[in-house]
Amino acid sequence: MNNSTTIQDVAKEAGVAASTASDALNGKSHVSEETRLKVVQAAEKLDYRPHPGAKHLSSGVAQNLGLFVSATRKHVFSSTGFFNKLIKGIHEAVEGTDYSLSLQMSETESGAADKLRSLAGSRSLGGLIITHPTRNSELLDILESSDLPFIVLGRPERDALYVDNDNVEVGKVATEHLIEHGHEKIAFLSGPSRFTYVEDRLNGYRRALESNGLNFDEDLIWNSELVESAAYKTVKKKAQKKEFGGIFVAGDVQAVGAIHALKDLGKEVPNDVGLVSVCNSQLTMHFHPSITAVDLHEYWLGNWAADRLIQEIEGEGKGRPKVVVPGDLIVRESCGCRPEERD
Amino acid sequence: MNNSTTIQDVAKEAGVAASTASDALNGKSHVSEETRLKVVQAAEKLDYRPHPGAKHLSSGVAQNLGLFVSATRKHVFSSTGFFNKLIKGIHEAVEGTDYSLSLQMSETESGAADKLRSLAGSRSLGGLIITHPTRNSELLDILESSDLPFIVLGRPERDALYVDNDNVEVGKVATEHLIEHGHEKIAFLSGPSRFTYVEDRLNGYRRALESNGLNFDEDLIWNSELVESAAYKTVKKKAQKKEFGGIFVAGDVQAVGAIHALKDLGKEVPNDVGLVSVCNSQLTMHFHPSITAVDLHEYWLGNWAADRLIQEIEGEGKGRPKVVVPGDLIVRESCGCRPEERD
DNA sequence: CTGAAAGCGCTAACAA
DNA sequence: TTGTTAGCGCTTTCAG
Repeated sequence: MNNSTTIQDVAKEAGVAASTASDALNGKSHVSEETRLKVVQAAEKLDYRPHPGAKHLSSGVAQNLGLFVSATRKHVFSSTGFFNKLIKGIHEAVEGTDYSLSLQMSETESGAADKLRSLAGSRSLGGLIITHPTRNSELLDILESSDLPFIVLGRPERDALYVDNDNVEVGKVATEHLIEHGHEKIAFLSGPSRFTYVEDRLNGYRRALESNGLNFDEDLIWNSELVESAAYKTVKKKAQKKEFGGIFVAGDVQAVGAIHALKDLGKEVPNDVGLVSVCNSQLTMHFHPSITAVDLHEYWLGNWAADRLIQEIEGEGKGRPKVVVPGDLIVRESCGCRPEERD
Repeated sequence: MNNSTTIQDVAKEAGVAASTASDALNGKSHVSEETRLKVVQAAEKLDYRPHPGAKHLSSGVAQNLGLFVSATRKHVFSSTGFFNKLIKGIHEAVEGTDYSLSLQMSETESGAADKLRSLAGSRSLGGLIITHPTRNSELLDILESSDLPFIVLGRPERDALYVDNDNVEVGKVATEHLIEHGHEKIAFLSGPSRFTYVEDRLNGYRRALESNGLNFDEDLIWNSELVESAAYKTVKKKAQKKEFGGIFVAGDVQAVGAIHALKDLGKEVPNDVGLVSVCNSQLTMHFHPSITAVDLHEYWLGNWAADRLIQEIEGEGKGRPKVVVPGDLIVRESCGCRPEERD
């Protein structure tokens, strides 16, 4: 059980030198096909698995990817499902490679920078996936001035490797669905402008209105922090001043606050107001009414990010393409499409 | 930024040999206090951080803990919050140590054993926290026959290091609360018997009834898988055959199914039936009605488990105490205590 | 109590 | 294309 076959054993079995065995197993191009085959077979026969520590020490790269959760994104992870799906996606990309996935979090905003600095200097990570640190560029500054390969989850404002949804599309899809329901006055409850996706979704919202010949009304654009209570307060305040038939809410937790606020204002969702939100989470599924939302495909976000990061680490950087994950609409009750279902 | 001070540098700075510096930093007892101090100061001055790979290679133990999520516990993690709180607790225990935390999952039941075997032989883990693998002892067999230190989250049926709630207490607290509401006929919607906590909570339920002079009625003990749809079906079927005023539900996701089933049977929670569940999750918070539940203190489960595991790895095993995390009742609407609140 | 030397398993640089 | 040699940075003998 205690696998301790070394590359020496493999080399001996294959009748080659250790370094050759190493090169063969690591896909170096100068090894003959014949030799590679011998080595690979020997390795399989002996159930060889490279010692991660030794590999790390001699090659200088740790067989370990980090997922960094910055404090500013904390709410997302306390929310329902996003985190799990993301991790699942990352995990399945990592599975089968020699890498493992480790979690790195920081509770406080100021702690995030320190943590990142520490991580960059700790040599314990081969690469890092970082949940997008909003417009605060300090975190990315730190990463860029280190030699730790990284990929951003979410669109950063600078030139860096990242994976994100097409959030313009997200905004467009959500808004168009509301338009299809016949709503002409559609509010947008958005998040703090430090998130780049807020801007994108607003653009999508705007574009949907325009291409349907509807007016864009500044007074229907509301912002709140991404927690239920903030959304509740904002909607309670704004909604009584304006007429509207639909509302596009930027996040699932906010949607809950919005629905409660509307209810307290005497407006029922979906009968009086149609609502579409973002993130196909447990919360949107189980809330009453269940919430129609644009799926963020967190699994793929994570999966692609990890894949791309490993390419980067292994020097297969394909000209830094910005991969984009599209969003789909999950239709439930809150938009007014259909009654509650039960299994 | 690229921290590459080695222990040699530290030794030089402190005016001692590398091996002495190593011993000093690792708390070996034979180093004089004076020397240790010099070394520690030198290390701090130079911002020394041991190279994880080197440490791993030479000492044989990886600076990396694994959290293993077995397929049979998957539902728990797709549920709301348990996972996050657990990880947070583990993470904070690991923070400040030289260990990192990596996630290990398996999607399929059969895959779990393979994965674990592979993990045990991979030398990539210094220790493992495993979410309790129910009565299926195969997984623990694998671990025990390996030399990988591990701790179980949840009570296993064998003698092994573990951390768990006192689930008898959990059952007792929940049931007693229902009794305080004046209910005399209390159903228990439980989970599959392969989970040891099911048995424990049943015992707690029973004990609460007994100590209050209430009858135990076998027909009020129901079981379903830990998913919403299964709970729905079970309650729908069982609840129409029996009279009862309260129900204790073993899991938050089941509670949702139960409430829907009761509703479809014309019974409103909490007006017609008082309900108490387990796990202080987002779901219990946000569901309507919000669900009174026994807190499982997942944070502490994780935190203690990691702490204890590290002790084990470092050979400070304190006679294998079974640590137990107590549960508290979080009172919300479903039990009938109080009306909905809003911030 | 401290130091010198060897070696963990791997890969990198060089020779052949 | 392959093999030889020398470390990577740490801990671990084993002398002193």
